[in-house]
Amino acid sequence: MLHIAYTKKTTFLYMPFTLILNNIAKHIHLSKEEQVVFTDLLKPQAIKRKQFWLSDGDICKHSAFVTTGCLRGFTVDKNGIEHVLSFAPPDWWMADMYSLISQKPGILNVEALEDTQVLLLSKTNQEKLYQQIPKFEHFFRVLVENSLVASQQRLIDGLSLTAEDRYNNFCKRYPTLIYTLPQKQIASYIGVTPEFFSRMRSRK
Amino acid sequence: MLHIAYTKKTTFLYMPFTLILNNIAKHIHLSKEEQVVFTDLLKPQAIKRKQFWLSDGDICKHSAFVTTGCLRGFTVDKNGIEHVLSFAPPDWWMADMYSLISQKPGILNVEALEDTQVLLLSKTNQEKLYQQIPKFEHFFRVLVENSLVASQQRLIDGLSLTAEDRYNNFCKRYPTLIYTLPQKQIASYIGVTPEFFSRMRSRK
DNA sequence: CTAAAAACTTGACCTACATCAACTTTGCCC
DNA sequence: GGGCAAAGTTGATGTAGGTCAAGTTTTTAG
Repeated sequence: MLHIAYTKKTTFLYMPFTLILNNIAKHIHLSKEEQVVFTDLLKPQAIKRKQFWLSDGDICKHSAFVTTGCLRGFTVDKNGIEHVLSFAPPDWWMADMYSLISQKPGILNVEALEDTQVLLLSKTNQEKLYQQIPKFEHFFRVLVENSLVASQQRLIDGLSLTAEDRYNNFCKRYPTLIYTLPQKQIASYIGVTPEFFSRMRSRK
Repeated sequence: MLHIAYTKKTTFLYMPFTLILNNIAKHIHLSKEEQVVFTDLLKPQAIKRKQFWLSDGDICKHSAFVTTGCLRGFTVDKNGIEHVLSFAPPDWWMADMYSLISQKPGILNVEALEDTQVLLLSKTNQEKLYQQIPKFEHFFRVLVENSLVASQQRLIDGLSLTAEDRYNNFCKRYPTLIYTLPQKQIASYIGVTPEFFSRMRSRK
């Protein structure tokens, strides 16, 4: 009995962790012991649809890895208009990087678009991980490098493409999200109003 | 004789390296031996005003750390219009991250705005560094994290601020660059035409 | 199953910024 | 130091995309 309970909680085959372990295995190799050390630092959390995981002004204490559902990160400007910075479907990470790094109040809101399950890695545990398994320093460097490339590409797209081209890019890059996301969220992500987005789609 | 030559090349006080060693010291501590290992992996290069360090389509093989002068990184869109992604005054790093990571042809052009001195760290040497002094993995992770935060903030600004507010932000963030940079480069960075930028400044 | 809320559409009008063109000023190089 | 290219200015006009408002459709939660 006891043994089964232990197994369930820590073996690397225990369902909630297979996604994140595969995600990591793309970049670094972990022994089974290291996998256990790692997964023991994670805390599962459920976030109901429309519930906020993080609000403007909060200090971000965790990174969240999405296993099911979908999160969106957005800011609100001085006119009350929302601007979507990122979506996090399963297999993606989400955090307010500015706040997580500086431990100062952030500007990001993170809301669940549907009932969502995440694995939380606290900043403290992340630092422990860097100490105990230095390979994770490499892993997160690569992760952040890829985010930077994507962010810069989006900057370039914003400066050099029309809304229509940006939409086409979005469709290519996130083919699955097009069907699950409300149009107004995609509109916000590519930087146009829902009205203009609607007109844009009806041309073609 | 021989001893003097050796000293000049490797001691950490040798002028060209003090800037980069201080830059690094902000995040990690290096012993004198480690400093020598590191600086021996760097290759100084001079880039004349208007000369290109990197062109659209090149594979980016190095990171460049600017010690004097200034670089600008930009892309060219299908209408031939240039869009400035970043400036690198002294104490800043420059690279085409996408190309550097993937070793595929990049999209960035990097040109010297004035006669510029850089220290080059090749991708190969950077990987050696990660092997030999794992602290560097930490250093570059932090560096990239900060770039990501800046890039995301610029994305948000582009979506939520007027050109005028973006200009004001630019002035606050890069007070020194305003006086050295041609207006059209700043215009391009904040995402407007030189004509509109000129009008914007004459109001006020 | 139903009522209410949220998402989407469509029309009329508006504005921040772009484009093109002609001119003036600046600054670099021989 | 003078000629010339690049940078900056200014005016007239064009347009991608925004705003506001009213209506229709879809989704959601009980």
